[in-house]
Amino acid sequence: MDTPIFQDKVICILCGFCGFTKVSKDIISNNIEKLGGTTVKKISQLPENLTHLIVPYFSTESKLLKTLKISQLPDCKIVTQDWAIQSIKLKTLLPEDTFLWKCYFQRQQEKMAEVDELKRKSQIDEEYHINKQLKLQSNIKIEENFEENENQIKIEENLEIKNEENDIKIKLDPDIKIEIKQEDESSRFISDKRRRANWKEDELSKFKFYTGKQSIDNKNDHIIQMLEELKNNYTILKDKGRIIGYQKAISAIRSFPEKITSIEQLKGVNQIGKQTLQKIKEILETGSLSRVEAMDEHERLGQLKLFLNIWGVGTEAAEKLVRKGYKTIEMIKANPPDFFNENQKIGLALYDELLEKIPREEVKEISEKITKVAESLANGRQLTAITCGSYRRGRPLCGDIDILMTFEDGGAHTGLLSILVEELKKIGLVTHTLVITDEEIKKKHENSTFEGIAKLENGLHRRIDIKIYPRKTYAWALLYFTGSAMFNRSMRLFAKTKGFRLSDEGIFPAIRYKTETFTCAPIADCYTEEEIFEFFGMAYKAPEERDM
DNA sequence: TGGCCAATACTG
DNA sequence: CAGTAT
DNA sequence: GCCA
Repeated sequence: MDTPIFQDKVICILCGFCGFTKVSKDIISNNIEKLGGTTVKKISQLPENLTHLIVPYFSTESKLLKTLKISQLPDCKIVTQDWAIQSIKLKTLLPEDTFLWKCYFQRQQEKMAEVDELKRKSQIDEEYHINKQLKLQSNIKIEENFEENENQIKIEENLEIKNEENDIKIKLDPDIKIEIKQEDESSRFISDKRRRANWKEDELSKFKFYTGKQSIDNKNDHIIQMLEELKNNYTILKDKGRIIGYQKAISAIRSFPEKITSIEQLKGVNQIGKQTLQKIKEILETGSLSRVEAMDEHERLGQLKLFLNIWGVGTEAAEKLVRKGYKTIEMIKANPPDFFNENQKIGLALYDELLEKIPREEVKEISEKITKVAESLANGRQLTAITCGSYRRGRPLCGDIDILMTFEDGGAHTGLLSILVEELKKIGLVTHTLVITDEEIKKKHENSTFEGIAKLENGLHRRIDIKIYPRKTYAWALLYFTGSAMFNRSMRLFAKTKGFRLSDEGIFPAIRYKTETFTCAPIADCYTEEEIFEFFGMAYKAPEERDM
């Protein structure tokens, strides 16, 4: 057994918000227990002898109180996850004072206030440089495990990276400091410059699959359709691996430039292995796939497929329906099961309409109407609204309408979404609400989401999402909601191989500890998609090029 | 043989 | 909390 | 199902 450095410590870890995940929490928990500590399982009942509360870096006090469902923070050390991570790493119980959440929080607040102030003063073209500056600063911060000193942000100075020795003061005991530095420099924390240089090298090899050059006159449509079918079947069977496998094979074939007449042509193509090759051979020779046919004979599968198309019905509910003996949508409509919730009832009622693809023109019309209403509610502030999803990627037909909004002034948007939805309902454009986030609780610096149904006077019911993000994370959200799913996956996977985690709110360094991963504070302030691509060291890809 | 994107929010 | 969705 |  390792040194029980956490002996007599009773520690509660809060997770699930502000970028600190349950996975990370579990890892830390396990390690603490391994090192002799006790962790609190139920946050609803904090024990009397609680010694430490571990909270995410960016927690606000109200968020903590809400999570704990208490009115006052407990009387114990409140620290960020770094305290535990570093202690575990160094097998030494580190002093709490350098990791106190309150200090971190205060520094953060001060910095934010300063940035806000600067932004207000600066012109738009200057803003770009400020962001650059902050980007460099945040990278240094990460390299030093957030041990930044109280130095002011020196915006007026040049863009040179700050001298680490002068500006960064490690507050830990000297021995420990050396250890941290050694470990970090040798493995995880390379400078942003070097990191980006590295990224550039294999940029193309990673992304050549998603160049978006799909043939317009789908020469190999029959093969693709067959494989799609197979993929759908595995979706129902919840075989995540095969779903991805087939999806990649489909992408590969879609971007294959020639008409496939012999499998010889496909030999050596990435993502098309032996088995897929065999299947394509069968399609070429017989025009069909015995695997698909065999699967189709299980009427169960067909029914599941049918039911899964009801909005709000997933694999579990679909299974249940089959077990109850439903065969068709009509049967369900005639006699709905008692376990259906409100959303599933809406999904059922609008089953056929929601399956219809939406012509581009209609997406545009609905988006414009909504944007106009939103602008009228913006009190003169500059509102940006972009319709994302397949529409932005240039598809002639779209599955749903995905509108992303932000205030250019960087201010809060609290309450706008619910008012907007109210208004849209009043004019009859929005007919149903499926989900809407509770903005009262979330306060500012967060994002709000509406999921619902919209309809033009003479049109069909359409699935629509409206999201409002703070300006700070807008570009990341834009990238994410523009997709495609495959493009996002490849980009995130790419980030992952570089020791990062990419999400709709930014890019975060992910520190590895043994085989597991911890997520740190975000780096890189990107205000446009171009900046994100630049950060990745990639050539900018237009939305149309991300379509697959 | 294991991993294949991640995080969050809502419903009931 | 499980299930579903984005 | 594919890949490392």
